[in-house]
Amino acid sequence: MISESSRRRISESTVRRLSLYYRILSVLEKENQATVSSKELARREKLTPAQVRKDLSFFGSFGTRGLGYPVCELKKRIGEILGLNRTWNIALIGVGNIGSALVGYKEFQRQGFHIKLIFDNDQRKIGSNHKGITVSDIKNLGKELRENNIEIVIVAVPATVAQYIVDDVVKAGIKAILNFAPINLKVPEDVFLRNENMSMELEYLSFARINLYNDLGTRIRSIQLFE
Amino acid sequence: MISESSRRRISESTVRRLSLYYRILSVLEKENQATVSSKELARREKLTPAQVRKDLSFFGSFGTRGLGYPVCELKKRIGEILGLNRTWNIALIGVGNIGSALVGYKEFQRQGFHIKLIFDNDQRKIGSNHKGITVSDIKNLGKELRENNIEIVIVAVPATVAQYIVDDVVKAGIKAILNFAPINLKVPEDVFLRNENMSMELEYLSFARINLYNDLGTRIRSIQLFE
DNA sequence: TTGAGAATGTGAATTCATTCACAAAAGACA
DNA sequence: TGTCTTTTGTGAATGAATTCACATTCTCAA
Ligand SMILES: NC(=O)c1ccc[n+]([C@@H]2O[C@H](COP(=O)([O-])OP(=O)(O)OC[C@H]3O[C@@H](n4cnc5c(N)ncnc54)[C@H](O)[C@@H]3O)[C@@H](O)[C@H]2O)c1
Ligand SMILES: NC(=O)c1ccc[n+]([C@@H]2O[C@H](COP(=O)([O-])OP(=O)(O)OC[C@H]3O[C@@H](n4cnc5c(N)ncnc54)[C@H](O)[C@@H]3O)[C@@H](O)[C@H]2O)c1
Repeated sequence: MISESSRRRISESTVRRLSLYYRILSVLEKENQATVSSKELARREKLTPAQVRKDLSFFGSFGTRGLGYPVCELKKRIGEILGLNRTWNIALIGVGNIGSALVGYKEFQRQGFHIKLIFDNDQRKIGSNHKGITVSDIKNLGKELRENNIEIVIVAVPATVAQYIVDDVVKAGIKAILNFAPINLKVPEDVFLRNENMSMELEYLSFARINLYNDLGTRIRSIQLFE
Repeated sequence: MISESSRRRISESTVRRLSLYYRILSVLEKENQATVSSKELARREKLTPAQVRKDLSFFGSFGTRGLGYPVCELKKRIGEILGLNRTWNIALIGVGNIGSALVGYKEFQRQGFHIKLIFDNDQRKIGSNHKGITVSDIKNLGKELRENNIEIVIVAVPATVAQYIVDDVVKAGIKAILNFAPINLKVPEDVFLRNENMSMELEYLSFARINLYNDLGTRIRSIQLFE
């Protein structure tokens, strides 16, 4: 049992790096490499070895001094931490441009993220088949989410209706939502919401491109501006 | 001319928040709100007012004490900083599931991100038309990127070939790349690379879902684990 | 015109994340 | 078995980001 006093906060960046480590360990496992050092992991993700060791140390001691980390075991352990050694039932809401792309993405399936339900409000789409899944009417959202033990919902509807949809999703008891609509959704404290915002990434590139080169086309070391 | 001594580093998080402010200011502009306080901006994005003021203060003093920030002017100013008051010529490589979704996305166009070229290596796709753009043969990549003044490239090809594609993109002189392949691409120091990794977001939700609830289904305040 | 209230802009304080640096542990090999 | 090398695990040190706190400046209403 986890007691209040024995807790340690894990930062978002640490969790994101765990995903990176997991991906590399999968590659190394395929290459039949038995062990890997923090130095090697760091090199592959452009991090410092200390960072790698610190990240892993939050969860225990998995390595052997003088040798490194056992690839398979560490992968398994990180998989457990991230919840990847099980399957998650996922529902997709909105099967338009982006929604259709996600349904066809095999990598999710391989990682244990199973899209089990698809919802839309377009009569032409309801009842049609996408990769073996029949599109449900959004009207039955709550009922079907509960009946199918859905734990994660992906929202891919227009921004204008995203908040209403999310309100219903929350009402159905869902605690984890991945949102593609470029809007700041309001959810209760106990619901995890992640936003996938592609425009923001393009804006970052745009900013970098403008601000990080001087007049000679030479790169400035870091993002810096006038005093 | 920017001198070494008069520089100040802008953090990645600050730039990302500028995108958020920009989006809200666009909404407020439509609602004809003349001014907005840091408190109001903070409330809308779940930040602190101090954070908002500090972010903006890196770029100058745009506000009026006792009143707040002028909505239109601040939006314009942030637009300038992010490079949104101009157009960017973009090329998309790989018009599969995700690539097709991006081509049809009007929001990019509206923000000044114009997809001008599409590349693929599939003979059935080359020459076909997507939203008015004829798909080019990947063989002509370098030549066409240069001839069309492309500044940003979006990579939406399978992970297995992404590195080769990116190598060619870099050779063509492109300095900004948005990558959808779930792989750690190597690019020279002077090239900006952003990764859009949806699996990682799902993994984060998975982690949160597992680690942030105790046995009673009650949320733990923050991500915390055993000592 | 004035005074109360509002909100900015910014150093200082604090909190959080990363890196350093080294003792301790294990392997390799004579 | 002993010594040399490698590499972990982790407190301490550093560095970065956020928040605090308040002097300053402006608005607005009377
Ligand atoms: N297409 C992209 O490349 C892209 C990129 C970034 C973000 N987005 C965002 O993702 C979301 C979806 O984009 P898209 O391009 O797929 O749009 P789309 O219009 O192609 O698809 C939206 C889908 O949602 C359905 N829908 C609409 N209202 C609904 C409701 N009330 N209940 C259930 N379903 C409903 C529509 O029938 C449609 O199938 C948007 O918010 C968009 O801003 C899209
Ligand atoms: N589909 C999704 O929802 C999704 C989600 C996250 C990440 N991704 C990633 O995005 C990338 C694209 O995914 P997708 O589902 O669209 O795949 P896809 O197979 O549907 O599309 C890939 C496209 O790239 C083209 N291509 C292949 N080799 C090429 C080459 N050498 N030069 C030019 N074009 C080439 C193919 O012809 C195809 O049109 C992949 O790396 C995938 O992992 C996809």
